Amino acid sequence: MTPPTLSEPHPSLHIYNTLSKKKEPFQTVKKGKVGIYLCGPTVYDKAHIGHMVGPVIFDCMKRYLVYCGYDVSWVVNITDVDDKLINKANERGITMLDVAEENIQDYNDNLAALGVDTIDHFPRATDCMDEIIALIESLVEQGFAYASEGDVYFDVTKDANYGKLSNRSLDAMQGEGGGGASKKRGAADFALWKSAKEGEPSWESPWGAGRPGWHIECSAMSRKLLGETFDIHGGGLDLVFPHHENEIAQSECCHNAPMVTYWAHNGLLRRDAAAGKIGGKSERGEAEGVAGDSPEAQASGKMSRSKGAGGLADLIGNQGGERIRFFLLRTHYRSTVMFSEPAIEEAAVGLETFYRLFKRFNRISKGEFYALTAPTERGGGMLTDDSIPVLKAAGVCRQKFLQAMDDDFNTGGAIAELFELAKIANKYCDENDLEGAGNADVAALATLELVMTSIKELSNVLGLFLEAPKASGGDDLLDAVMPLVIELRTAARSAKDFATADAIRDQLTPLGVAIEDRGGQAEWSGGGEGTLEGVMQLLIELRQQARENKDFATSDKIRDGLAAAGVKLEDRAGGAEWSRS
RNA sequence: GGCUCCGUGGCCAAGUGGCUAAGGCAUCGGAUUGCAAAUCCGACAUCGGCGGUUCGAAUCCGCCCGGAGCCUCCA
Repeated sequence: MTPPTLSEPHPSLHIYNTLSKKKEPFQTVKKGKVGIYLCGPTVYDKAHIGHMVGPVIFDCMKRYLVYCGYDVSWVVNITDVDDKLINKANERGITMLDVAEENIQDYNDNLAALGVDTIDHFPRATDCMDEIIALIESLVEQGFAYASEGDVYFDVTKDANYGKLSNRSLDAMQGEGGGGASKKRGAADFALWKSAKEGEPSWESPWGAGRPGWHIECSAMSRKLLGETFDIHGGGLDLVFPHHENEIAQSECCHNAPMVTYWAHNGLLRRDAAAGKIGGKSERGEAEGVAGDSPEAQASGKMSRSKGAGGLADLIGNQGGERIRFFLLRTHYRSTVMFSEPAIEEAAVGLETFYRLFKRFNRISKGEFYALTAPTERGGGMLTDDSIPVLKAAGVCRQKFLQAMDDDFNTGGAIAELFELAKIANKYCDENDLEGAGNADVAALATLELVMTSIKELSNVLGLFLEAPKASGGDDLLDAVMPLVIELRTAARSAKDFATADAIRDQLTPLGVAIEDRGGQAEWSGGGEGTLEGVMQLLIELRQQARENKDFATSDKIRDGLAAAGVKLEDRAGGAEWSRS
């Protein structure tokens, strides 16, 4: 086998390679270019959160590599022909293509919600049949594969390196088993082409009508889009064997060249084991046979459809894509992540620190954090002015952030530096009284902006804080009404009517709305289902109270303010009713 | 049985041979606030156990205990 000559290593970036089990300096096949292939979904059903680990971390990898100056091409394949798709189509009485379309749509929606938008190519197996058949033909011609009763199998004994990725010896293989066993020369041989059964979708080939085996599509599509040897091949840790082992075998035997320089595998998600434990293999077999979908069987274990993992769309609806992304990036991508919704919520508390800082910056600068123009290149964001202590400190954080990312994309360590930067920025605001008298200090404002720009630069590399989250989860009427509530409270405070001011705040708390007093004004955050109704009742109550006190100025202010927000009030015998006007 | 991996404070989680073991959540003090919230300051771990290598180990080696993944479809 003749490996290509690789580029000079990157001065600092290292990537862990499953093949060598070591972190290696990063070198590319073509100077300045990176080809990445990630094994994507088999689209027989809706995605669950486990399907997003790979896309999110590889999205970060691509962003970071681009930031480091590489021209990156990222491919995620779609497996749209497979037993599971065929079964699903038969169950539902629709075509395999329909099943695929539906789930591809779902997959794309999920990616978009999580901010994964850097994928360059989405090849589908059914669109690459010519390439797949050509690759199989070549393997047959070269003697690595053989046809047998309409099937084609790869002969693993012809590949001296078979097992090198997963570190297995041939005699340790149990083989795929199943119906094809009798057609194979050896138990460990795997199918490249399967002859069509009655009623199955099929394609014409030199071996008759049939469809490709699972592994061959990745070899064919990666060659088509990235070449015979490319840089990074990713996927879940569970794909190492047999999928990637077989891909290497096919591609390297066919091309007599390495398939990939770096094999990068992400860890798997596990359901939180709070309700009990499910043990090793023997127990697992029983659990599936006897316990089935019992609560205990669902309580822990790896994420999979059979354990009831689904509902990613719902999860995104509940939590929001950025919180999920942040949750996933807190842990190193090769680790196992214990997943539960409370765990996401806990992580999200930290996210609020940043959102509050951004609002603070907006108040101070009269600008908008999300509109800051941050450097998009690693060399462009240096904070070189060591004479200003904040900038020096921020520069150190930035350096540590890059060090973490250089060390096999250590996003968890990188996020720690983001928190440090937030602390530095807040402290600078405090010490210079930037929300008070210091607001006139033009130089201080400029310095703050530099620190914030650094935060934007680095967080964007992680795909975080790309755009502003909605204040109230998207309830426009709540957004329109809340300023009136704030105004009433501010008026009460300046009149030293703390009873009213506190009553307003205390009643908002159970509605999920938090009030933070800042200088002359106040900020509010939170809100969700039921919040609007509660806020409206609060306003009606306040107005009633004002009328009882003959404080008609306030009661009129409430009615007029609501009218301006698009709400009509009607006084009835038992109280007031509100409606959208 | 074979092959991998993991075990760091109450919880989550970086760090894998050498300054005082990152960061987040929670908790407890303090500053600040009309009171809060937020923010800032401070407190809070010797790294599953035992043994070994080393001037020096959470970090390397051995054994033990506990947990996970793959070997069958799986991101």
